[in-house]
Formats: sequence, C-alpha cells, structure tokens
Amino acid sequence: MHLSISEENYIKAIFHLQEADGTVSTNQLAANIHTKPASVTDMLKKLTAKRLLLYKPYQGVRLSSEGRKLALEIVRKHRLWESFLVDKLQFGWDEVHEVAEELEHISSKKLVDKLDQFLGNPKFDPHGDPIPDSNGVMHAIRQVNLLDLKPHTKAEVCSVGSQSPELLELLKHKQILIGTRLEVQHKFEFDHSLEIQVEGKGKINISQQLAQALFVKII
Amino acid sequence: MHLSISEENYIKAIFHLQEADGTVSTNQLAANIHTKPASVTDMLKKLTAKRLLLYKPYQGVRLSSEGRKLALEIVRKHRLWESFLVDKLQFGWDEVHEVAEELEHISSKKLVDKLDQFLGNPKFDPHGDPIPDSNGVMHAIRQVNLLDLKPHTKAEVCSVGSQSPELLELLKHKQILIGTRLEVQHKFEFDHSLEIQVEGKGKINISQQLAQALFVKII
DNA sequence: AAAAATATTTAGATTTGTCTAAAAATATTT
DNA sequence: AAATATTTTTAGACAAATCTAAATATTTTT
Ligand SMILES: [Mn+2]
Ligand SMILES: [Mn+2]
Ligand SMILES: [Mn+2]
Ligand SMILES: [Mn+2]
Repeated sequence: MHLSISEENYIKAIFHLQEADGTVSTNQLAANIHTKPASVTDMLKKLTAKRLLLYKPYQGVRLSSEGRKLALEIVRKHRLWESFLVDKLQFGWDEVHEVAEELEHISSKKLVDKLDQFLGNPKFDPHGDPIPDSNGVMHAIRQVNLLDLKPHTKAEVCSVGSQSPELLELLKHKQILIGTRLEVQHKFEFDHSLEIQVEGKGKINISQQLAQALFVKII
Repeated sequence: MHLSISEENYIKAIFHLQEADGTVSTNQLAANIHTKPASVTDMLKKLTAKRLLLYKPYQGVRLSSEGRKLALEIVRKHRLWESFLVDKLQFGWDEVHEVAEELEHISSKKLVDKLDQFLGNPKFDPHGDPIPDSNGVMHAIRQVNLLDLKPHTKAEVCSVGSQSPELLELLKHKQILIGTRLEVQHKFEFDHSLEIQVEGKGKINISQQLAQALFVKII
C-alpha cells in the first residue's frame, strides 16, 4: 500500500483526532490539516476506496485496522526522527516538529529500523510521547493532566499537549522541561490557576491554560 | 526560491549531465529522469521562467548561476545523507542511493548543517564523490579513469561512475571497495580488458566496461 | 414540528506534473 | 540540395490535490 504525502498526512491526522472522540468530523479534520471541508470529503472517499477508513457520509470517519497500522508507522517515524534531531543533532525540543513533519514521509522500512537501533530503541520522544515499535505496538504511559493532579503529590512532566511555538516559548521561560519534577501546592478556584513547587527551584504560578497543556506522571 | 521535488530532481539531473557536455539535450534529460521528452520541455519552460536555467528551444539547456547554486545544495544533501546511512546506520554503500534520493529533498537548512557537523564535515561520500560545503564549494579530487591509468602505477579506488545495483553487485563480488589499492599489470588490446594486481589479494581481470566505471587516484 | 443554523457533500474550476500523438525544427544521408 | 531521419516542441488529455460556490443533510433552536 503506497500512500502519497497528502494521504499520509490525512491518515495521521485522523489517528490523532480519533484518540479523543472515537470518530472524526469533516470540519475537525479540515481545521487540523489546514484545508477546506470539500477537500477533506474528496480525500475521505479516496482513502475509503483504499479500505483505510470506515466512513459514512455525514456520520464522520474512523481508521480501519489497516489504516491504524499505517498511522502507527507514520507516528513511529515522526517520533524517531524527533528523537534523532534532539539526541544526536542537538536540536531544541521546540524546533523539531516541523522537520519531522517532512522526515516522517521517507519510506524506507530499513531506514526506520536502523534509526531506531541507532538511537537505542527509545520508548518516548522528546515531548514525552510514546514511540510505537516496529510491530506498531505503542505502550501508553499513565499520564495525568496537571489540572487533575492531586495537591501535594510528586510528579514529573512527561508530555505537552501541543507543539505550538507560543507554548514552548512559555515553558522555556518558566524552565519547565520533560522530566521536571514538581508538586501542586494550591489550586485557586477563582481562575483555576495553580501554585506549583518545582524541585530545585522555587514556587511558581501556572495558569489554567498552561496546566491544561501539561501532562505528568506520578512518581 | 521554493522548489517541488520534481523541480529539484530536474535541477540535479541537469547539473550532473552538464558536467560532461556543458549543455544538456531534452532527450538526454528525459532518459536520465525516466520521463518523456514532452514532459521535459514543459519543465524546462517552467524552470527557465524561474531563472534557474539558460534554455534556448532546440538548442539544449544549462543551469544559470542561481540554478547551479541550488543544484549544489541538493547534491550536498544527497551525499551527506549517504554518508550518514553508511557511517552511522551501517548501510552498505550499495544500498544508500535510493534512500538518499528521497532524503535529499528535506528542506531544513539547519538540519543539513547539523548533520554535516555530526558526521565530522566529511569531504567525500561513500562512493568517493566530493561533498559541497555549506557555501556550495566542492573541491574536485584529481581522479583518473582506470582505463587511463598507466600500468605499474599504484592507485586507490576513489569513486564509481554509476550507482546501478548491477555495478555495485559486481564490485562486491570482486571485493573492490572505495579505498582498495591496486596496480594495472597488463592492458589487452583485443577487448581492452585489464589485468589488475589488487593489494593484499591476487591478480584479477577487469572488463573494459567495468574499468570505465572505476575512478582512482594515484598514490 | 417548523424554522434557522450548521455541517457536509456535490459541481465545476485550477494547478502541477505527467502522458500520447501530431507538428515543426534540426541533423544526417543520399 | 533534396530527401530522410532524428530531435524537440506543441496540442490536447488525464490524474492528484486543492479551491469556491451551490446544494443537501443534519442538528439546534424556537
Ligand atoms: Mn507530514
Ligand atoms: Mn513529538
Ligand atoms: Mn530525488
Ligand atoms: Mn553517492
């Protein structure tokens, strides 16, 4: 099954969007992929004909098992390349997403597996997201949104909810990285902001919007 | 100047073909790029409009200085990725060309320069071809075709004239690599074949066709 | 249960890169 | 210098991926 770069981008977007809702709407997909709904409908028909999607007109779309398998291959490549860029080429973790968006479409299976090996078979990418293995098995880590973390519980930042440059800039400024250890001190009802104790640093305040974008694992 | 993958492939092909003749014909290009002459004419017009080519209908084409600059960037990426695959990922030097054909189109300038640095700024790729630096400067090595090597002169294989799998298979079988040292013992007038003394090995025979595909530097 | 609003699909056009077949230009042979 | 062969360009078609505008289906509000 050979897919074009566009087709791969659609498959990957559906994969990510359906994590949340189970099923993905035409408009959601159009917004995510920066195209118009009419274009999405065309592509959904094409990918359905290739048996990669389960699609009922007007009723949204999901990946077929074949589609899911392909999506996992693309996600695997994306996250391995991100790891390569950060671990080997000294990119910042906030600079790698765009480049990986291109590299994920390189098709050589051998390349991916050799790269995986070269990197020491990493389990998580620089943003803390899990990397599927060569069989498409991806172990989800137990991670909790920072908003849902119980106060006075030690936890470690393990992923971020978006790769927007604005978010990453803010994290850089607050010196919050993947692996940063912290503990919620207070939750403020008024604006849902948090006071956080960062290990080795002082107390800082985090807005609701920022907390929502941070995922931690309890340690 | 943003180019599509197709446009980049044309620019690169013209670069390689004009090394020999100075000017490149429509048919030559069509054969090289596995497309039809009519398609080539269309693309030549488009790239000429972008000021990357010097093209007179019916009279062949050359790269403009702008086109040459872009070609060198693509060649740089191709050869750096080949070096990466061989040096870091343990690919055989006969397996890398196709993958590099895809990787050469990744656009990040930062990626290329970081990769160059990561590899230790190599001057030659696994086939012995010189790698342009980030300013597009490429130092040609003084290399001689094996057919033109004077008998009883020690030399070292430093590049091959094609990356065809058939050629590379033959070289593997004869245990000839980049860096192999050898000396011509006899030249046979009848079929222009050569008897070669390979350092550390015995004498072997090499056909005219094979000798033509091998370039050596005198040591 | 209508009416209104929203979401989705269809229809028709556009761009890019390719093709085949035919026409025109150039090169080679007689 | 014609005639012939070869090369190159033009003309017209097509598939992929996108768009806008219009039609249709679904959902929400009244
Ligand atoms: Mn992508
Ligand atoms: Mn990531
Ligand atoms: Mn290429
Ligand atoms: Mn090479």
